[in-house]
Amino acid sequence: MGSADGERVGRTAQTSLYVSHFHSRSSMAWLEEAEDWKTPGAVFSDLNWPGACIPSSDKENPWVLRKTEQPASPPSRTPEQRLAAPWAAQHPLPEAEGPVEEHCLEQVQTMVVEEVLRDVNTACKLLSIPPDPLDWSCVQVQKWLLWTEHQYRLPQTSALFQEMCGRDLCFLTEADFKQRCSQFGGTLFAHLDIWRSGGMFDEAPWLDVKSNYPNQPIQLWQFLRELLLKPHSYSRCIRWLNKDKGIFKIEDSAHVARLWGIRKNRPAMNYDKLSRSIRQYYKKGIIRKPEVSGRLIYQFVIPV
DNA sequence: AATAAGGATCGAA
DNA sequence: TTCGATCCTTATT
Repeated sequence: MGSADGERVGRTAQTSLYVSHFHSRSSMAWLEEAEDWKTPGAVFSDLNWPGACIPSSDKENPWVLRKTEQPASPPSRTPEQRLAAPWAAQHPLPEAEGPVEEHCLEQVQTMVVEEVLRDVNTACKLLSIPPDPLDWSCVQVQKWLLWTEHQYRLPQTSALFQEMCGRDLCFLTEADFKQRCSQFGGTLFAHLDIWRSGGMFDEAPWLDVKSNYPNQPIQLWQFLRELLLKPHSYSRCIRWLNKDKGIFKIEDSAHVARLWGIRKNRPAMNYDKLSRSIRQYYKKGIIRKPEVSGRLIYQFVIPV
């Protein structure tokens, strides 16, 4: 398919970040050191953070337990599909010094990915932000920035991303990040990249993130997937009939077409034209009509 | 009238 | 060249 340079760059940046993260085990250390972390806003009190909302729990916190370090948690807790991340399988570590066995490398990457994803999860709970950066509000973007700055000892850059919601942030390229905050922009971009890819582990196999990058214009099938993955917002106009098989139904063709037109800045878009584009996918093997078909019902083709 | 399928043409990247 | 966007004809429901 498309050979996106930005994609490869992003993946590489991810990998190197995973490794650096792996080497600095206690990424939550700065929080653990904060004694009054359970007091809402205490940890971030020095940040003048208006939206600081740290969930206080009477029970033990998962990341506090991590302090005892996971007893060699076997990868059995994660299904094999989680390890089938294409970027993890395809890209060797350029930073890896010395000859390392490939299967060993895979194991390391697996552990690193699991570790990072756990941290992302706990960060979500702690910051009260959704896992998908596309869903972030302006305030949540600021939360994430402050969090990342603290966690990785980056200089304060949040002011450079004022007034930006998650979608805005995701549409920035790596160059944009570097332009805004020089040498740390790339790091920040890579961290965002990790969050952006986090969602894939819960998705069906045909929901490939590899084309989920903002650099190139979004494609129709990606857009449809986006809507489908946000049922809270769009289930009234498009929804799954069978998520496992990738079968979905457009409930409000005019509305979906309007959304597509807005996204592509094509005010004259309608379902007639949108559906023509969908039909183009038949030949490409991206979308098809399911066996038990019907009006406004389509199916994502599961890639081999 | 709304949808489905697909040909033809054109433009942007 | 690819990925639609636009327009159009024919057929189905």
